[in-house]
Amino acid sequence: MPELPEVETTRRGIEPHIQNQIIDRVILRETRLRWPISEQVAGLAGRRIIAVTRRGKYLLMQLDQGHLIWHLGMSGSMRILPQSAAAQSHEHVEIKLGNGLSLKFRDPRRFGALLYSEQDPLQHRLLSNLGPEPLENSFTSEYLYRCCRSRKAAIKLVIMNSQIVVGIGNIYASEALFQAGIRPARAARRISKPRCARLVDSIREILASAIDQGGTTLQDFTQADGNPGYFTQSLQVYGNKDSCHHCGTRIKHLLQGQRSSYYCPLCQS
DNA sequence: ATAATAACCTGAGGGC
DNA sequence: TGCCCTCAGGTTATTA
Repeated sequence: MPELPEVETTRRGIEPHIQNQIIDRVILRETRLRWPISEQVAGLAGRRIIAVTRRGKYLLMQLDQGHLIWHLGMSGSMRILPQSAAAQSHEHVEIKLGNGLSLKFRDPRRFGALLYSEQDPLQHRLLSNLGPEPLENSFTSEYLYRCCRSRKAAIKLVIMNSQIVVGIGNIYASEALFQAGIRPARAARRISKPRCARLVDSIREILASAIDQGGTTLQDFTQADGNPGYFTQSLQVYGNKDSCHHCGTRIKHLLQGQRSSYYCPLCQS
């Protein structure tokens, strides 16, 4: 579920409630996530949360000693609730804070992850090979063009590859390609420099706009306050089984790498 | 190195 | 109602 905008929305939602708070207690109700949660995590009572940052789709919590590395997987979400609130189903982790609130992690499909690291999390094996942040200046059209030139893979697969650029998942890949007028199955090496530039702009605009609207809610995702994300109503092609909002042509659907892609055969080439 | 595929899970929704 | 099938915001590991 969560792509960069949903993770960033989550980060912004939880940060004001957990920054500088002491961890009173960690409750692990289910440790079988993507990787088993280390028993070290249960022993973090007494630590202080210094900062909450994001790298790609990873949420990073800097403690006064050590770091927590979170991933929301396909169905993960976080909420801030009073400690009196009853646990929901699939609420695998609860972190009770000194201010009387709890950070709760819910993840029905358990593709998410919670890792503890004593070292700089950016050096962790899962994060050390990630590509640039799409909303930062290091993600340029020259860079993307260079990545594309050698690849015959479909452009949608290329922009969803986190080693090339982080944060773009199945929804926003379709949306950005629609806005850029590029078909998702087009071979990356067949895309001109100007069209790469347009794609970079589209990716930036779509992601920034989605963050502004609190992300996209289809099923599981909620903001940290429980509200849905409102970018859902801005989606142009993803999940569109009818006609193009721009020209009225019937939206086409195809499978790429076992994922659904949507595009307008007239607006996109 | 790049590309294609299977695998990890639960739940919702459609067809019969 | 219930069963069976397909599909769902991701990523890694394994094969060609």
